[in-house]
This record gives sequence, structure tokens and C-alpha cells, in this order.
Amino acid sequence: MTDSNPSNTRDAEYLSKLQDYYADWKSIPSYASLCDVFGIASKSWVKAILDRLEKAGFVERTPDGMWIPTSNFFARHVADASVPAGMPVMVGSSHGDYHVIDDMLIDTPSKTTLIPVKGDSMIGAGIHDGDLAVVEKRNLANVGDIVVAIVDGDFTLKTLGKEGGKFVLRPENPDYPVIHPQGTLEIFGILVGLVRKYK
Amino acid sequence: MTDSNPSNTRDAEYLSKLQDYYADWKSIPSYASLCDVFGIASKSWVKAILDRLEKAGFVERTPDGMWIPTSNFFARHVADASVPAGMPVMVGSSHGDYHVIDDMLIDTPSKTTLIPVKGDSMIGAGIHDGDLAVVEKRNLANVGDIVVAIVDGDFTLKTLGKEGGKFVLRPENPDYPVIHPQGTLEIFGILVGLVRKYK
DNA sequence: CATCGTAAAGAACGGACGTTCTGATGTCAA
DNA sequence: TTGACATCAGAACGTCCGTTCTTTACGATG
Repeated sequence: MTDSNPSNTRDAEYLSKLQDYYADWKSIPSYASLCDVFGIASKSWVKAILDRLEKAGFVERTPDGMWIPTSNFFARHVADASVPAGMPVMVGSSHGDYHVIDDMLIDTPSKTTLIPVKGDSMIGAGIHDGDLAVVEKRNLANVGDIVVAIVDGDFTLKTLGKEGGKFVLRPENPDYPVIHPQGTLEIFGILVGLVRKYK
Repeated sequence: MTDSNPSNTRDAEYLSKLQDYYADWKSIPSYASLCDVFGIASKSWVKAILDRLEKAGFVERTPDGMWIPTSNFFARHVADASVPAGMPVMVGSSHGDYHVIDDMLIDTPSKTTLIPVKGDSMIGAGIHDGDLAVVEKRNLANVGDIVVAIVDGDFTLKTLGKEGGKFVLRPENPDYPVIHPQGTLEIFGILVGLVRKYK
């Protein structure tokens, strides 16, 4: 277990108030506003609290000195598998990271796009028809990456391979042929994540 | 519905840069820092940009005047598979959907939790070791649902089946045995989504 | 009863921040 | 070539912010 809990009981209280505020506004306000949030009247004490929360690993600062939450700040949504049976963690209370999944999968939002998967040519890699591919747009890829290439004006999702010095697009399904692109191979992006919705 | 796209091409560019910055720092910095982010030197122009992005519905302000992102800010473009080759998907393009992944997968946040998948017992359903299962907590499930059950104090992900009037937990991998639970079968929740991160 | 530590309040200060105005480019159409 | 408009740069200004320091209240400890 990490030391990720506040040293004293009051700080835990302040932390939850801060979490509630953050859930509403997605930002940590100025010390003056935090006085209202915490229900105290002293800016210096607010700073002391935040310094302790920083030490405990719940908040940190940007290069500009602005306070931002760390991942510890958010209620643990990922259950610990070793939790005793019966009553697993009370997760999912109101304050939680609303954008956890997006954050996990997406590093550079401006270069990331979602592309629905059609067909079962990648089923060997656990990629099914109807899945949503999280694709980071870029031109370069390594052999072994799963890439989105543009073939005949259509997106196609395949593993990038190499045969005899030439790039090929390898499906992960024996029923489909390996694609040997003539001319240049146009790569749209590489697969960085996969999302599937049931029901 | 707001007109969720920037009025001009420059603003789309600035929005991208802001989104990338936010992905790193989870906050929108001061105008001075935004000058660096945007690559311009004029605070007043930064303000003008943010004002326009506010009008377009990508950012808003807290009561303190602090800039914060809206949900539109996080939305991601779902590419239309028939997009012509070579054409980069633009932020402001009107076709296609925008989605926040969390919104897609999670209906009731308070009842939804994420559980890491261990082992390959469900590999036949395209669920691999290391994937993240999006689980909605509930006690009831139908035959055929993929459920998270609690067996010997551990979470286990299996397809719910029925044999001779009794519920069984069926793995999607011939190497694993069907589990015949003695006594009552404790169901933690049902699988509503799956997330995988590559690299 | 004296001392210590915690939990705050409050004032004082310098600087950074947001706002507004004015000016300088560039571009396009008329 | 002239004007309109978009795109920025720069400076001026008042306010609010973060920091630090001093002081107060209060419970526990001894």
C-alpha cells in the first residue's frame, strides 16, 4: 500500500471537498475561492493544506504554479482483483475521473481519431467487427504494429509486416489473404487502443 | 445544440494545441502561458481566441473567471469509413460523429467499474489478458451475458450458461473447464464494454 | 500550570494576471 | 489602390493572487 492517504483526518475531509468541487468545475480555483470550498477563512492555511495534499500525492503543480490533480486524486475506478469477496470497493461514487478511459487511451487528442472496425479480418488479434479502433494519425510505423492503411480509398486495419524488403499488410485471420500493396503504402495511423461496447 | 465547430481554420488549430496541452496538464494555463502554447505573442489575441472557442462551445468559465473545458472539448471524431483517401479528417468537418469514449461505454457511472482482465480464458470472445473490462454492477444476468462472478474471493469473467437447470460459468477457451458453482452463484456485474491499450 | 503542537486567522507586499486600447501587418475583393 | 477585415503585437493599468510573517485559539501532555 502506498502512503496515499492524508496524514490527518481533517485533510481527508478537505480532500473530499476539493474532489467535489473538481467534479463540478474540472479545475482547482484560487486560494481565495478555496477558502469558501473548505469553509475556512485563511489563505495561508489553504496553502498549507494543499502542500500536505501534494506531499500525499493527490495534487501537483504545473510549471506555472497552477494546482492540478494527480491520478491519485480520482477515486479508484479500477478494482483491485484481490479485494475480498462479498463487498468489493465502493467505487463509482459521484467524484471520479469522468474521463479516465479517454485519458488512458489518448495521448495527443488532436492526432487521435476513432474508426469503426468492419469485418473479421483481425479476429486473431481479438479485434472484432463493430469494435472501435483508437487510431493515432502518423505516417511512420514499425513492423509488427497494427496500422490503419488506406487501400483503394478505404481504411483497412492490418498488421504491418515485411516480405522480401517490401511492406505487406497482414490480416490476423487465415481466411484472408496478405495484401501486397503496389507502389507506395499509405499509412493513415497506428492502432493505440480498442473499444468495444456490449449489448 | 451549439454549433460545435470553430468558425475558421485557425481556431481549429488552436483548439488542437489547447487539447494537447490539456491532455498533458489537465488545466488551462494563464494567457501568458497560452501564448507559448499557441505560438503567438499577444495576450489579447489569446483572449480573442478563447472567446471564440467559448462561443463555439468548447470552453467555458468558472465563477472565478477561470477557463475550463466543456464536454465538447473532449469529444472525438468517429471517422466515416468512406472518407476519401489522403483526406485528413478536420476538426470542423460536419460529417461523422463526435464521441467521448466514457460516455459511450458508461450509462450509470455510479454502478460501473473497471476490472483488469487476467488470463486468456475468454480469448475466444476477443477478450485478452491485460484488457480492461467495463463492468456494470448488478445481481441479475441473462444466459449468454458475459458476467463477472465472484469465485473463491476472486473476480472471474465468464459467459453465463445453463446446464440442467443450473447456472454455469463458461470460458471461451477450450483449454479451460466449465465452472459448475456449488451453492449460489454470486454475480458481481455484467460486462458492458471492453478497453484495450496497445504499446 | 506551563509547554508544545495543531489548526487556523489576518495583514502586508510584490508581482503576475486579465482586460482594454491602440497600432502594425497581411490579404482579399471591389 | 483603396478600404475592409482578420490576425496579431505591445503597452498600460488596476486588481487579484500567492507567499510569507505574525498572532490567536485550543486541546493534549507532562
